[in-house]
Amino acid sequence: MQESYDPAAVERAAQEHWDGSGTFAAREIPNRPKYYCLSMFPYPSGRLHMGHVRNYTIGDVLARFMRMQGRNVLQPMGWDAFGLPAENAAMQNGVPPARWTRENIAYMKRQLRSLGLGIDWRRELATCDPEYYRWNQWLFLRMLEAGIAYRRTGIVNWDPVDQTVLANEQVIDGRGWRTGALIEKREIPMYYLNITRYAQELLESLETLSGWPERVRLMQANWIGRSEGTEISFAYAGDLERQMGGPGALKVFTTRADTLFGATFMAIAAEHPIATAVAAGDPRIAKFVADCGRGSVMEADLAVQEKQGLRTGLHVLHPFTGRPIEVWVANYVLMGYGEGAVMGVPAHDERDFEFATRSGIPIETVVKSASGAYDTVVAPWQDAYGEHGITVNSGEFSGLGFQAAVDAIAAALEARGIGRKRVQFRLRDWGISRQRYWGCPIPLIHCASCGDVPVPDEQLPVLLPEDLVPDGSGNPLGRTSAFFACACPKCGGTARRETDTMDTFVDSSWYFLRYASFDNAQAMVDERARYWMPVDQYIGGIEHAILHLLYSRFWTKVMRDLGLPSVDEPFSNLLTQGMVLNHIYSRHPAEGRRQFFDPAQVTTSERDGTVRHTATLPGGEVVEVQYDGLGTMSKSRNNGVDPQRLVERFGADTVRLFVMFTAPPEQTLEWSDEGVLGASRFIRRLWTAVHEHVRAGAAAPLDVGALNEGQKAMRRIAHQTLAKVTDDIGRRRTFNTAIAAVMELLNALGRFDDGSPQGHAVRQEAFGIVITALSPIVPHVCHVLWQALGHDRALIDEPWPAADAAALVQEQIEISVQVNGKMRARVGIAAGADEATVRGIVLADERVQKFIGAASPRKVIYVPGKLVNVVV
RNA sequence: GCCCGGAUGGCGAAAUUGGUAGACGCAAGGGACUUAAAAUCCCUCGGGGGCAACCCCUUGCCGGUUCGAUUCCGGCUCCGGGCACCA
Repeated sequence: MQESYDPAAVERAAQEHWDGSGTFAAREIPNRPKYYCLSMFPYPSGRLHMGHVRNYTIGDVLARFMRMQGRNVLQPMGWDAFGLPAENAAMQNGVPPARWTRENIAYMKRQLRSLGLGIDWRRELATCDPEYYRWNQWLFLRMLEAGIAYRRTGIVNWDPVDQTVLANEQVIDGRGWRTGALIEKREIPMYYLNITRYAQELLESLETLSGWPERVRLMQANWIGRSEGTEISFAYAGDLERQMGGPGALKVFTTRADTLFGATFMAIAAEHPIATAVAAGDPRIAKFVADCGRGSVMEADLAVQEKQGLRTGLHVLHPFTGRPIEVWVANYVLMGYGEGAVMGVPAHDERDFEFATRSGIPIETVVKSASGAYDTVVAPWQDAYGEHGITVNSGEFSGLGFQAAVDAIAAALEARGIGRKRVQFRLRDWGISRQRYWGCPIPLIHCASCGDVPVPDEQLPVLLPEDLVPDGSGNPLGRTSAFFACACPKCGGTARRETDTMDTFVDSSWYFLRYASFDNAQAMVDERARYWMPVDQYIGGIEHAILHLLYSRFWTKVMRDLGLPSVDEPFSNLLTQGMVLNHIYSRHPAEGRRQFFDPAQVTTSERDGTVRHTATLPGGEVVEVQYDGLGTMSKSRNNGVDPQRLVERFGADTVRLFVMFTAPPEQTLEWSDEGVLGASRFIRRLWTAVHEHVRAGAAAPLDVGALNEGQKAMRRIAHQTLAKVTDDIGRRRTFNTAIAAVMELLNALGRFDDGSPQGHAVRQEAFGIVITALSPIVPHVCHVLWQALGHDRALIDEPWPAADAAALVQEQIEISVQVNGKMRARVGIAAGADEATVRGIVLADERVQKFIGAASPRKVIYVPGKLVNVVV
């Protein structure tokens, strides 16, 4: 037994025990309640970062806790191994993405193992392994058969210099990140998954996800964006009819059919067929449409750009009044949503109001508030009235409330066959085609005579060649005939293989099912998935609140509907962990790019009230740097903290303790080097305290009936702590307060200097509680200290103890006393005292009397066992 | 721009269902031990007033509900996450 704490030795011993006895190898055990604990698998970027450490520690704490609570736990790990960073690294270093990725996996796996996570490593998978991605391809073909996967065109960012499609991330201020060229939008053929078919179910079953944070459910609901509205067809006026070469109608979708009589313009997207037709004969419109075709496709960019529009001079007719309404081409109308056209009602829509005011379009009020407070005609200096109200100036539909007006107008439109009520979702179908190399090949073959032919199942997987090195211009698969040259499966003629690969969100949409069927070479998933699914606890970053989680929910449902062993919802409980932030320091040299500095290397000084930050350049020159606030740790900002160095210096337990203690899991965590020292100090103090206790000799059996007041009090604290930790970890997931409670218990044990045999027995029990309670968080040191306390069985195999209710009983309790809501006194009362007794004691108290004075109590509020408020 | 969060001492935070604001820890200051340093241990530690008992103020800002608000409601400010090809 070591007298001084040696983290490396302790962690080696504990990990050797767990590995040697196969502690974390999970098996399906029919009659034990299972607990599938899953952390979002990492992208193998090269090194573990603090966000990973936080994520996997949270998962490990829960997995170990639930295991001790008697659950049959599965905690697997894998690698989200396809993606853009591998191609970027390949371009920089000339190394194929496959090699870079596999080397990173090997290194990061060693790092993960050093953290002492209770993972069943037999189930490890990497999405770049053909044994994994073959099932992406297989299921894609099933989706194609089921009509869930289909082909159509989509718009991408096009770099005209590199002749390549760019990811949104690679577009900076509308320019290509490598070429600096102005980005264009380009329409190309792509494959889509029909997630909108599932929109209603995805929305409805959010309500069943009671184990998900409310905010994530809200975000998903808003993302799916169900709105009930009316589709209205506006017939072409004569001028538009001539332009389009015949009669027709402009279709719009609106949630405000009640404002139909206030429509004073129509706005169509630049990509709308009418805009295209008009542009052919009008250079101004053509230029405007072309301008809209520049820049990135990102919605955030589109939303902040100034609302612009041009009048076409062409009209549609109001369905009830027959009045001509002018059609405008506008950059703020999205072709991808609804019909790509909207009716403009400036009086009752903020955006339309802004556009109309600037463009000199008339504003006509057709809704007034029910109270009549807002019933004048809107003038340009006023604002749009967007609330629901009573219709006015709306012909036969005047004087109706919102719903009545919508119903009546929709019915009248429907009777004439020019409109109907329908539901519109904001959610769009999922485009999965990527014009990139390092991803899962889409299993299709293009044949000049047969068209798009699916790759037959027996030819799967379509193997991705692993020796290519991308160069930034186009997809290298498209230049590799060994990959794309193939025979058509139907006619046998010369054909070309699809060179697009799948979105990496596909890979991560079902990996949790594969962990349960990890060694099955014959099927994507098998019956074992029914045992383990759904995931009982999923843990990952809040940044995945919408896309990854929504795609996974969709994919799981598709697998269910295709008859595979799957579930309705993949994740019963979700914990969204906050980001790990660190300070950012940078400077702009006179020439070249902005430089970022490692916060650990920045010196901060203060003189005359001015704070200065300085850093030393590689050449030795000391320069002033600016503080840019807190931000996520990233390589590009040079503010990452390497977990590996901390583990080597302090041990994994210290790092785990720090990340769990510093902030509750859902909150952002600000990095602090000093905090790590504090965590290390606490573990050493625990080590010393346990060894001092053990040196005092073996403890007598605890006789709870024979304890004196001091011993009872000590025992009460120990059991209160146990109850609190059990609740904090098991229910509240506030690991920080669990740790704080154990710290208090250890402090109390330090003050408890009872040398009697029963005192020693109380201490033995309390140290056992300290070590057990901390063991999910700092498992190595607790494993070893548990042995030091004289136990033979490994702590991880012990059941989680229940707090002794008898030990928690308190005879005397303290009541807080307020006078007029202000804290004035504390009084001790017997635990069972009734309200009258408590009132008597409180009102008789001289401190209370002082504040009441001559006044008589008007009201006395009593919160049993807690507080009395005397109102005078 | 839209959707979703957050803001409490010098710092990270706690206060679980509307009921003692600042637990626990970090930093700082003082002391003990030591030849010395490190380590360790003890004390102080939101602001103001008072010899003291004790009193007043304080949870981003403004307003409201309540006997009582860090907690609920309305309106802001700033920071963070997401916005469909980063993962």
